[in-house]
Amino acid sequence: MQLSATSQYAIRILVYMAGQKDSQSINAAELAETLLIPYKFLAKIMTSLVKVGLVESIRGKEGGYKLKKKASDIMVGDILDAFHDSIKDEQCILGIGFCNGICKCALHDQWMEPKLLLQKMFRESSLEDIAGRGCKR
Amino acid sequence: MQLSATSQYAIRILVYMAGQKDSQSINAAELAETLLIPYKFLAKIMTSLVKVGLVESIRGKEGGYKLKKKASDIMVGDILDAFHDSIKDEQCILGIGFCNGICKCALHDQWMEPKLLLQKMFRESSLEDIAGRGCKR
DNA sequence: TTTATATACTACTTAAAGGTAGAATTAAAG
DNA sequence: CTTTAATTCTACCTTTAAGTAGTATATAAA
Repeated sequence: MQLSATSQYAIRILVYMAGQKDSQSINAAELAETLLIPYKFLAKIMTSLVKVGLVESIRGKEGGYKLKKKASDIMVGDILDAFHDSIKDEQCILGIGFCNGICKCALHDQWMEPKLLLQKMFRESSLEDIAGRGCKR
Repeated sequence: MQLSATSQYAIRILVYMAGQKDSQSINAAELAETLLIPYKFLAKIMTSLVKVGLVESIRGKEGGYKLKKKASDIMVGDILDAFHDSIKDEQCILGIGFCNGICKCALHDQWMEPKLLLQKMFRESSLEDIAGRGCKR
């Protein structure tokens, strides 16, 4: 009952990037060090983020990464989607009531409420919203 | 963002058992067949459920499994606990704001609401509540 | 044009979850 | 007391997520 490690890393990375001065690129080594994420693993995640269009990469000397959109335009939901870690709409929380694509289990109605709240939260929270606060861990 | 396969299987198993006539034991083979769960894997799960005290096993010929408590006294939360699949209270959904055991991230308040709803739902839903409905999958 | 420094790619390793096999154990019933 | 049908135990196999290593490729700057 949690997000995947990859998603969580990705969120932390992007939140950190959003907190940096605009127009300035950050390289993988710096990200890995400040966020305490294994360098090579981070590099892999960065490549995914580039492929999915959330991040732009500048190769070669003095290279690094930049957000491709404004921090206010990147939603947490976009990140989860990139790593196939969202809450699918058909999904039954208990895994018991998935009949013909429509959940009918006894907890269906109770599950709807938190599900919608979570989906809304993921969909409507931008990096900017999150980056505001301190607590980098 | 889902329960583990094991938890989901366990819930389906117990819900099915709760729907059976009381005082009558059901054996692993029957459970596996009707619930479409691999026999050996189911047997493993049953052993866990016995160890954790939710189910009683009757060994030898004519043996099988019985619920150890009334269906109305077994909560979904108990099952998730048994497989370490609950929503821990300290847990931050985004994995970014876990400072000194207390989440302070910008989504903290928004996460609280669905989290509490889920915890409440797991804590207060008994097998009986769930077993009522049809839809065995 | 060379060099240093970056990302990108391919492949491998490790750890954990999910799943399988077979033999040991138990107990009812003949 | 033997047979038989069931659970339980131990160990293994498979798949996927997580993490690592090495090399190729790109590019700014000297």
